[in-house]
Parts: sequence; C-alpha cells; structure tokens
Amino acid sequence: MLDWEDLHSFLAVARAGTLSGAARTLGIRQSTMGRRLAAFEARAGVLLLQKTPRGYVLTPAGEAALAEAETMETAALAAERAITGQDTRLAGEVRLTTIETLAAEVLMPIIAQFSADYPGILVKLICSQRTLSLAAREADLAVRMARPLGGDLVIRKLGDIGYGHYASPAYIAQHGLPTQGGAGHKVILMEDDSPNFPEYVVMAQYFSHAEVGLRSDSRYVQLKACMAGLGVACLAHYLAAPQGLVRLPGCDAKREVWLAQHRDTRETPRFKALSAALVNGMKAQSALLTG
Amino acid sequence: MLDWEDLHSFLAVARAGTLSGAARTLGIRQSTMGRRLAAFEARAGVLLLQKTPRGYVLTPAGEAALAEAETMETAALAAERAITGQDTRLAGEVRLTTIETLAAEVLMPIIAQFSADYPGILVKLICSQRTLSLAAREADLAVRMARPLGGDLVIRKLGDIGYGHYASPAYIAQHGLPTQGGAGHKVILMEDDSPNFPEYVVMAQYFSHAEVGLRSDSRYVQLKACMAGLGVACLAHYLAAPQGLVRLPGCDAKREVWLAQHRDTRETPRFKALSAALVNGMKAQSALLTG
DNA sequence: GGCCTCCTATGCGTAAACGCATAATGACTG
DNA sequence: CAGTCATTATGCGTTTACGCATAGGAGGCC
Repeated sequence: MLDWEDLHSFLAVARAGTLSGAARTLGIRQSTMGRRLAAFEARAGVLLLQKTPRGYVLTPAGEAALAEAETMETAALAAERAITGQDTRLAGEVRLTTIETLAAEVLMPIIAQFSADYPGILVKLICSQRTLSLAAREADLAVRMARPLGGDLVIRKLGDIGYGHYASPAYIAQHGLPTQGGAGHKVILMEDDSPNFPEYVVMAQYFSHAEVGLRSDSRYVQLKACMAGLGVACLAHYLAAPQGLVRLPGCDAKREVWLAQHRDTRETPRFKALSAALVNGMKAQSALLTG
Repeated sequence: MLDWEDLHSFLAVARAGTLSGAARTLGIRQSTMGRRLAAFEARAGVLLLQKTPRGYVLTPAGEAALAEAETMETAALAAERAITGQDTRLAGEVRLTTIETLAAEVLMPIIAQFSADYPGILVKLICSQRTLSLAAREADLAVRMARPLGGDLVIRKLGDIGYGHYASPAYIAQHGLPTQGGAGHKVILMEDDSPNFPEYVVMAQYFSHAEVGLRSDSRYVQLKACMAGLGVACLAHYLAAPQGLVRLPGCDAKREVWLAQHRDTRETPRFKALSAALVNGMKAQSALLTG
C-alpha cells in the first residue's frame, strides 16, 4: 500500500507545478518535497511528473494517478469538516476571513468583546485579497461583501454597507464641489479598472471626465490619500465619516454583507457563538454602516 | 490540512478494532500506531475512537470521518492500480496467489521456466487459504479454482482439474475396493464439512456410511495420510497419480481453473507475460490435470 | 486459580526524515 | 548583458518518529 501522504505530496506538486510551490501549500520545505516525490516515484516504479524548464508536468501515468488523488483530497477535506463539525467544545480556534478595512474598523470591536466572553476561543482574523475557500477549510467563517454563491454553504445577511464619494475639506476648498462628469477633478481608484464593484461602477459614471489622482488596491492608502487631498475617493461610510472627510453627491451605492460557513460545521458550538456575536454586533452598528 | 497518512492509520484502527491488528495491516508496530492515533486525535481535537474492553469503537465523530476515509481508500487503491497499470517495464514484482498444491505441483515448473525467460521479473507466489483481493492489490494475479465473480476483473480459463477417490495399495489389500455407501471404509476429510467443494459433495454421497479416518485442511497432509493407509482421500489427479495411489470408482468431479487480474492492470507488460506463460503452461499439462 | 494469549503503555537507542543554509541553474527585466 | 528573482540540488546538524523490548493488564480455558 502506498503512503497516503506521498499521494498528497504528489497532488500538491501536480497542482503547483513546482516543488517550492507545493511545499508552501503543505507547510513543508522544498527540499523535503523533492525527497518525498523522489521516494514516491521510486516506490511506484514509474515517472509521474516530468521535469521541464517550466516546472513539473504530468506524464500519462501521472494523469491517471492525479484523478484518484483529487478524489482523495475531496474526501480528506470532507473528513476534516466532519471532524470539526463534531467538535463540541466551546474552545479552540476559529478562522474568520474578510477584507481588511471591515475587519479592522467594524469587526474588531465585536471580536474584542467576543474574545472577552469566550476566553477559550482563539479568533484568527485572516484578511485576504483572494476569496478563501470554506470547502477547502482555508477558513471557518467568511464575511463577504456579496451574497455568497454555491454549494454547501450556510449564509446569513449581516447588513448593508453604504458608500459615498469623499474628499478632504482642503481639497474641496481648492477644487470646489464636483458635478456630473467630474471635470477638473481627480479621483482615487483601484489599480485595475477591472473589478466591477458596484461603488466603482457608480463612480466611473459620475466622474467620467475626471483625471486619476492615484491608484491603489489598499483602501487605507486610498483613505489616507483622500485625507491628504489627492482627490475624490469612493469609500465606505464607516471608513470615511470618522475621519472628517466631506461627503460629496453622486453616490448612494450599497453592498450587502453576508456571513458564510460550510454546512458541515454549522453545528459546531464555537462557530455558532462567533456567528451570533457577528450578527448582533453588525446589527448594533447598522446606522454607522449604512451612513 | 490533516496528514493523509494519519487518516489511513485511523481507518486501519477503525477496521481492525485494535492497535496491534491495525499496525499489522499497515506493516508498522503497535507502538507507532498508538502514537499516530494519539497525535491524530490531538490535532483533530475530538475523540474519534473510544477505547473499550473489546477494543476501539467509533465515536459519532469517528463514524462521520470513517465514511470519508473509506472513500479515500478506494481512491488510493485505484491510484495504485493506475500507476501499476502504467508501468511498462518488463521487470519488477508480480504477486501470484493460488492454493498450495496447485502452486507447488503444477505452477512451479511453469514459473521456473518463466523466471529463466524473464530474469528481471520476480514472481511472488502467495499461497493463502483466504481468497486475496485483487482490487485491494493484495495480489496482481490469481489462479482460482472456480470462475471468479464480480466487478473489475479480467478472467481467462486455464483448464480443468479432475478429482478422484484414491487409496494406497496396502489399504486396498486390507479393506478391498469400496462400493456405493463405503461401508467398512475410512475417509479422509477437511476439518469442517462446511466447504462444499464439488469433489467433497460427490465423496460425501458415495461414502455416506464410511467412518472418518482423519481430518485436515492441508491437502498434503491428506495425501500423506492416504499414502500411509489411513483411508480413502479425495484428491486431484495431479497430486495423487504420481504417488502410485490407486484410483477408486465413484468420483469424476471436475473443477475449473481460472486466471484473474484487475482490469486496471491488464495492459501491464510483466503481468501479461506471466499470464501468457500460465495459459500456455497449463494447456501443456492438461492431460495430467484432467486425469 | 493458574496459565496462556492478546492487548496497550512506555522507556530507550537508533535511523530516517526534516529544516536550514548554500550553491547552482535558469528565466525574466530593464 | 547584468541583475534580480524564482527555482532545484545537496551537505550538515538536529529533531522527530520509529522499532524494539519490556512491563502491566484483560479475557479465555483447562
């Protein structure tokens, strides 16, 4: 019988294409990954992954094995969820993922109170650009800025986030209030125009003739830039309002905030506890959030 | 992500019910198995297997995990077969399973020639009372005394084995030739009457009034007992005839001999080679085998 | 009750596997 | 073409996990 963990390593390399990348996903070193793969192929007697200038590529034998390894992975993840779902302790770790500003400005006070109420539960707050997978157990709970779609998720709406066009008092004093078209104004945008977040769609329409003052994917950079007078930014009310920025006309965009978790872990007490705290905490702040 | 090999260990313990038994199936020590299970449960945070006086029993959490672990096992075995099926070398190991006497008397000369023809291939001849599973890769090829049933097997008929009632010349001189009913005679049987092999069904009918001289599950013990004059044995012609035993009336039972292998490995060259050698070798001996 | 067998737990020494550091290689960029 | 960044390969020291041996139960059987 083959070593199952070797199959796991093989899958990781087949996916990543490099030993280093595969090692990262499994939390081991590249040297270890290389040795495991070598040992696995030696025992299998067949070359499963061909080394090319571009990395490792599956051989026909590898293709055959890959499909089965993926089936194993699906089952392994299901097992992990099943085990977690049966963990009845009000203790342990809960991994919550969301975007940075929401985490820092809105969720932090909720989590602070929660941690005091449940000293046995350690909250890990993961801020990721990428949407982490609940099915793959990259996180236990996710606060998302849109209604989550798909499979085996349990979702609850947490509220609405209102957005507005903001600028600093100094900027307004210099440029005046913008009007439709935004001629003569500067806007602060994301690095790419591609992400069609509703608030940016609105902004692009209103400021169709404005210049670009700064581009950054970081909302905090956008906020500070706006405060520094670099231009008009499209910001969530919860982020802009406390900073004394001036709200401008032309935007009443809203986005829904949803809480998601995997169906398999919906009964897990420590997840339920945090989930409830988030629902209540968000409800209490709804005035700030909608603006 | 959990260690897949830990899931493997968990599955083995859940199946075997004991650490020792599980360790045997995985080819490791009991102490290692105990430590792995402890580490796995510590990481999982839940008790998966409850220790009882009768061994380890699944907790509800364990039940949930077991189903997924079994899915993993199925995939792991399929992967192993897929890999083996892609092994194009005419070298390596071939594990052939069958019953002891057939292996020793009939297959041995065939395999001896085969090993000379293919020095790179090592044949492992596994004689097991139990029918080993080809799907679980307990063996690569199986020579079976009945038409194999089920799933993903590729089968070929190798021939027929004839059986007869045999006794030693000395025994005949003392007891005379038996007649229908077998009154006044002694028979040599298997330890249990349960296995309803066709040749024993015939014998039980013919010798309905005979006494039992000896019981043994070993065909060689039966043969030697018969030669020693302990009674009439039901033996394959290939086993009894070369020993100068006297064939008695009342039995012309036959059993079919089949070669089986798993569909996934049917193209593997070294298996094909041995398979062909067995087919030819058995054909050449068909006169001896049918009697 | 004593004996036997099979189990689990644990201490100890070793060998295998790992992480780290470094060197070598190759691809992309300005 | 140099410089940077990523990769893989390899040597070394250490930790970890393992096998072995043994002790301590827990049935089963005469």
